[in-house]
Amino acid sequence: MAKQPGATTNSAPNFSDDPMIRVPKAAELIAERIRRRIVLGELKAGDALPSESDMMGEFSVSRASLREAFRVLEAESLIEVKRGAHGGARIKLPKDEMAAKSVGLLLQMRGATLKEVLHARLIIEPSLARALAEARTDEDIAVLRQHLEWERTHLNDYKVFALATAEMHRILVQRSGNVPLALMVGMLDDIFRRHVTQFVARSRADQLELNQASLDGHTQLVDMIVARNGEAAEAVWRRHMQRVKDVVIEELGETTVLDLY
Amino acid sequence: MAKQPGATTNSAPNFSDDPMIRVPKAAELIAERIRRRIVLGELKAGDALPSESDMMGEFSVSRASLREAFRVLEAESLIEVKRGAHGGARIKLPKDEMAAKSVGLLLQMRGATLKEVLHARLIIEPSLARALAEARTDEDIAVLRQHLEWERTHLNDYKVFALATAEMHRILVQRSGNVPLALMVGMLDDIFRRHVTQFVARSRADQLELNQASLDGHTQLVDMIVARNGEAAEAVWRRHMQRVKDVVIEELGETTVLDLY
DNA sequence: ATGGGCCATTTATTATACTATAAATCCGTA
DNA sequence: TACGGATTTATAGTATAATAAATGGCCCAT
Repeated sequence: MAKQPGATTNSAPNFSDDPMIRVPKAAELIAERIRRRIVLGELKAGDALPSESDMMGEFSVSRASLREAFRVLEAESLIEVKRGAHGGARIKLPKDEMAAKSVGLLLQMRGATLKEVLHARLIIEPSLARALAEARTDEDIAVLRQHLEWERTHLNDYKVFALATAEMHRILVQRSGNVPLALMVGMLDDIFRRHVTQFVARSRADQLELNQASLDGHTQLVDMIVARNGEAAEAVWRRHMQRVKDVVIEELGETTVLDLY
Repeated sequence: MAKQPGATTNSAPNFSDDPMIRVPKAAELIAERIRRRIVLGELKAGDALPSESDMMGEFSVSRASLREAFRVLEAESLIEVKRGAHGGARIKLPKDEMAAKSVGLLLQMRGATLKEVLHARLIIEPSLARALAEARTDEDIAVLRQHLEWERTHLNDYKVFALATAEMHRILVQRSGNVPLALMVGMLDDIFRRHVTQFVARSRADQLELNQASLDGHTQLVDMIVARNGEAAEAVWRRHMQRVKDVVIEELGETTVLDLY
């Protein structure tokens, strides 16, 4: 039987991979048990974990092992630990930025480009615009209109308007109702933002013009959503995002994703 | 000035967030420095880090702090630590599964449903089919054809065919050339697979029929890619994935994503 | 050659001590 | 009584040392 085609993910050399049995370390086991209690809802955000000495007894491990477990959960953004009286470990609800960090790391190591990140959003978001247009509620409309108003009143303030633009995308993605996709776009946005803010945040000479174009695009989208015209909403939004992408690429080139560190 | 609309990501209570200054812990600083050296390429996959005692000297920290840093990097899947002679920490190139784990955790906590995960792929993949069709090389064709052949010869072996099906999606996504999107789909696939394998992996009565339908879909896609017909490739693939989604949903219902743990 | 046993290396885990931090409390003064 | 500052105290942060366990290499006897 021939080897199945395309079996290698990439051309990386085959370092002794995972097949071997792994002896779980104490810290991992502890982290796993605590994590389980969190995702199962036994521990809710804001809850305090027992003190280190208590947990040492509960898990029958040394303080060192317990603290190693804490570092792991902290890295996963599942807990945060403060010191001082009434300090200790508290459950925290992890935010998108966390996942975005892992993904960004992976993308950077794979040499993904900024262009690709923008293109990914360009692929995803128009579909969400369509979905929202086809399933919108009156509340969606209200929120979108209110947001447009906000953008209109800050057309000149390029910093506020930049925020508003990002917020528009967020509203769209969030209200389209698909949690995984919303997370994906959120991560891509986070990566994009972390990348560009490392570079100049200056305003362009034609900033007002650009802002006006953005506002137009947003307005057209809302119109199509109001009209429940999914097809048109998708088209409008794709055109809009293509323009945005072109501007950004023109500005920053097609360098590799480099933001973290 | 009115509060900007839709500012809250979700209705979570506002626990004392990040605004406070954070005293970085020794372990975090160490992890950061090592991570930096990895992403900057100073340390390549397979390289061995110095022994713990050496690094204690290099960073001027205690063994405990150093080991906490190791646990963090281990959790990020950037290193792996073996003990014994010639053991120690070695750089490892992180795999998709890592990011998938964080994302899956987040999705589970947000109550995302299996249906949504499938729908996300349904949104993304057809666009990739189109992109590949429009930019395919002869090598792409060769790989795809070879894969189809493989599927054809294993139509009856439902376990192998299931693998082949997943592989088909992977080839498509990988060859479409967008690293971030490939990663996204890869993660969704990983989450999907981890979820379903917790349930029955039994074969259905009409398995052969289903397999044949899948193979037909795949064949049609490859035909359209060969013809460089992006429009049709996208349509074919959307229809195919919609069918797959329907079958899975019918089988498993619309329960929440629950896979980890 | 092959297998067994010893040894050096290196992480895993534990134990203990000391330090740093921050909340809570107490107390004196206005 | 109200305020502000010193003190107490619970808690995590770091350091050090000692022991356990795993791993790989080496030598030797068969």
